[in-house]
Amino acid sequence: MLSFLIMWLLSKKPMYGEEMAKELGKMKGDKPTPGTIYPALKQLQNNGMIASRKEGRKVIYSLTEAGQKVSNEAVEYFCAAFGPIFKEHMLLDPTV
Amino acid sequence: MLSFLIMWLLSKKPMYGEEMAKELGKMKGDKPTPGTIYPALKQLQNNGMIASRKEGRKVIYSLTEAGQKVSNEAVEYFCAAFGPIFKEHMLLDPTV
DNA sequence: TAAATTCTATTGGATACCCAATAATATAAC
DNA sequence: GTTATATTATTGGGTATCCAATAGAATTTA
Repeated sequence: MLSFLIMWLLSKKPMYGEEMAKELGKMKGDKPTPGTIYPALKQLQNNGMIASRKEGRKVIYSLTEAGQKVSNEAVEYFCAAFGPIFKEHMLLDPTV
Repeated sequence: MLSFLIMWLLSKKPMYGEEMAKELGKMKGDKPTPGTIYPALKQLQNNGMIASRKEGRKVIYSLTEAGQKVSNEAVEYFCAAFGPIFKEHMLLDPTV
């Protein structure tokens, strides 16, 4: 799940670790700690889903081409599986 | 996650275990096994989220009032957290 | 330049999650 | 009534997930 969210964030724009953590904090209401985010980034990089470049003290991560593909597929699956929940909620409360 | 989905299903109508498993299989593309579904149902019942009544060889589960409340809150949270993913996807592909 | 801040990173372990294997029970079919 | 089928259920364990604690490195601030 965390990896999925990271890849989704990176599909919008390259980001550094802290930036992603803050963004996830805003989304989920709970900011992941370094012990959560960095192992996830490492694993994604080992799997060839993301790449990184240093810029000052920041490490900027971005999706690889393979990562972009996998991310798109994951979003597809996610929306197919859980779309009904979201749609129903929108019908009941269109302000969302 | 599984508990969340079970409660969401039950918020629509009471169901028996196999029925939920099949429904989840349709949603997620992977039908949970008895070793998955029944411990989850047991825990939800222990927590007072669902109740059960026997009907022939089936055991029909339904949300308690507390469960209904928790389920609504969980849907609220879920949509707040992941809504952006759905929305974006719907914009890109309105056929979903 | 020394101190404070920000960002990155690792490790170990606790917990949650889910399945394979197995079995019991109730209904249906023959 | 015996066999087949559908449903419920338990157990143990493997794996994934995530965090607390800790620390290193780069930048900024005083």
